[in-house]
Amino acid sequence: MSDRIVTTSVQRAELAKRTGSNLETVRYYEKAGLMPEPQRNRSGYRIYGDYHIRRLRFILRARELGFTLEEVRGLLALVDGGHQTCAEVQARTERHLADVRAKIADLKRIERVLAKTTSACSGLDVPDCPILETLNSERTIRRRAK
Amino acid sequence: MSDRIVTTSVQRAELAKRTGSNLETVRYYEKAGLMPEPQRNRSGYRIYGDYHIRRLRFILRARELGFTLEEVRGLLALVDGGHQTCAEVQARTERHLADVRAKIADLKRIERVLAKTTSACSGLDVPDCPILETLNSERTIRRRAK
DNA sequence: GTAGGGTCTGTAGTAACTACAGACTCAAGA
DNA sequence: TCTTGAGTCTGTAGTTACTACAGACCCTAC
Repeated sequence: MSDRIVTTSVQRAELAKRTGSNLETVRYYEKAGLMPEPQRNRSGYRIYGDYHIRRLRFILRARELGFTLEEVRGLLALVDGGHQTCAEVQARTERHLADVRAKIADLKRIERVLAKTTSACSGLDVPDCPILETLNSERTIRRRAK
Repeated sequence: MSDRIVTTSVQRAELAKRTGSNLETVRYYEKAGLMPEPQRNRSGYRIYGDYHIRRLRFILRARELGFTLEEVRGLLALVDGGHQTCAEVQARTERHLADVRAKIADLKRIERVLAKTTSACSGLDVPDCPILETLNSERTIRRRAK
């Protein structure tokens, strides 16, 4: 009785629902090559099993962590190769972490300028405004080069 | 002699160069309705004066501060109306500042997860990897709802 | 006159989705 | 059985904010 195997068979919308994603995104990832094409039923409907559920979860988690699709593709290639190493995954993740930190630094810069100018703002019904002065001035902020 | 008025007349690429922007972006902003269409010379070349230089600078500064084009459009409408108030500008800027802070919070969340998992990573040539475990797990991170 | 570089307009591509439309499928209800 | 409404399919297009390319025209130095 315990050797009964319960396999999952869900359609696209159900897959999206189970993974907290969007059904169109599922198709998009398939088109992008991140999700392998699943089996189909007689009507041509996609039928997903456990493998696809796991795979999609991986992709979604990585996206949530801010990895680009290309970066996700790289991680998947490591995993798919079957001989990923902790070292390689770590290298990629640290690169990504550095990007995240750079973005934070950028946003903090912006936050500082905004906070400073709004606090200098009288908030009155007057036409003079430090914020507009900032926007009208020569370059005052620095952003990380793209 | 001091009543000599020097007016600026530059073409698109020069305008972009003077403002540190991209000549295609200039056209894009015109198409988007943020930059009024300038005068043209006999050949049909756009000729920009001081007004346009100032206007483009405003837009670029606002973009650097992370305002969306729609938000910039709103700020410009205030300025163009000629009776902007410090109160209204401040309200919009504070809304935007709140967005920036939310983004920072999001990224910090991501940073925390990434830093934690990479530090747990042995960095060795082994197949076990906490980062992949994180990506393979059920939802572990929370993001601000879009 | 020629050549090379600049400007024009229009269109398309990028990244990462998201939505829509017409055609087909499915299942419940009359 | 037929109808209806919802679901799935494929293909295409739209969003945001750019960026690039192509063919046609303009400009200037040689």
